[in-house]
Amino acid sequence: MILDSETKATEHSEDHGDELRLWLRLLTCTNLIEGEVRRRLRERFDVTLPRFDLMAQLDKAPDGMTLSDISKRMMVSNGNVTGLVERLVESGHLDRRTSETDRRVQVIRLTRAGRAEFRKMAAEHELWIANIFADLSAKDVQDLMRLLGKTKLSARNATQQKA
Amino acid sequence: MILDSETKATEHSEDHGDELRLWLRLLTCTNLIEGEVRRRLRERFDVTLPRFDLMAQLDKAPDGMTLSDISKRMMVSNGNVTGLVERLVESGHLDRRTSETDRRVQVIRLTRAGRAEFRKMAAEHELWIANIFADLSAKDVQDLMRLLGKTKLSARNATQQKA
DNA sequence: TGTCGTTATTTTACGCATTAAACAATCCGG
DNA sequence: CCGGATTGTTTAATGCGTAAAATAACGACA
Repeated sequence: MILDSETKATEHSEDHGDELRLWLRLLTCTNLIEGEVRRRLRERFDVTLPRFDLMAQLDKAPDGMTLSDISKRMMVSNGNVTGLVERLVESGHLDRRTSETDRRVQVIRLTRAGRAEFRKMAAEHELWIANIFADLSAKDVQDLMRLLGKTKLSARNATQQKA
Repeated sequence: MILDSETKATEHSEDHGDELRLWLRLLTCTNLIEGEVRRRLRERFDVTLPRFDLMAQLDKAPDGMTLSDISKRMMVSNGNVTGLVERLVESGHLDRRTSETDRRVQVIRLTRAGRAEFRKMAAEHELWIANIFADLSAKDVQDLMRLLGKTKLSARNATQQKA
């Protein structure tokens, strides 16, 4: 990214306010919805969002997952998952056992009760989300999906600095 | 919200997958960008996002703000702000004094050094954001603003249960 | 076989976030 | 002016998140 002084001068005077405002609005939207989802999960099921997310991952993996699998999928650190799983084992939602073929590995599964509880939560959760987006037309939803897809690509592009 | 059994049956069989996918994409986008901003703030300026946000509020208030003002603006709890301010006073970015007219009230201001530091960070931050959204056309940005505005209203509508 | 590098997990030290309770100062009505 | 409600802030207990160091088990190779 080398610019001569003239180009640089132009760049310096460019206005990026629109992008900044877009980012703030995106953040506001997400925080508004996420806050509401957290509140309802807590109120209705006495569960936190991270626990719900963890159970969602495990619900898709009938044979269980290792702690590493989980932390990759959830895009959080290993140490974080250790604690989350600990508390969910404690509450009877998860089952944890050492792999029979590799004693380093812990295999985590939903218990029967944990799975039933999750399915109940997930069903309501889907309705909450539909309700939150209720004022958007089908076309709005479609357009947003497309534009956010484009945004994701743009962000990834700007993020992953190629060597 | 009272439905007869026929309507209810219909509602039950409705598909809300599109809204759910939209929500997940919105979340992914925001987390991607927010993570990158956090990473760069830390890397370039050794500062966290909450501290940056707090300084941004104070930069707009030359006469300072009370702790309550700050927590309302940032939409976080009072106790949270107490700790944040504590650390930023410690690092010399903020100045904190008891109001002369009401001894309950703490007035928080940016120090001269804190303001200079913030302005430097904010200028770079704006460029990062512009860069992250670089692959979107002006029209894309405009459309996203509009659709997210609509989303915000819809969410608020679904959130604030009117008595 | 023993040791060296890798992989899986836990631990440690910290920061940010919440709610609820405690504390302190002000305000206001009798 | 005094006592109770209100307002502003802090504290306590807890959970989620990180990075970095420690621990443990595996695998491979001389």
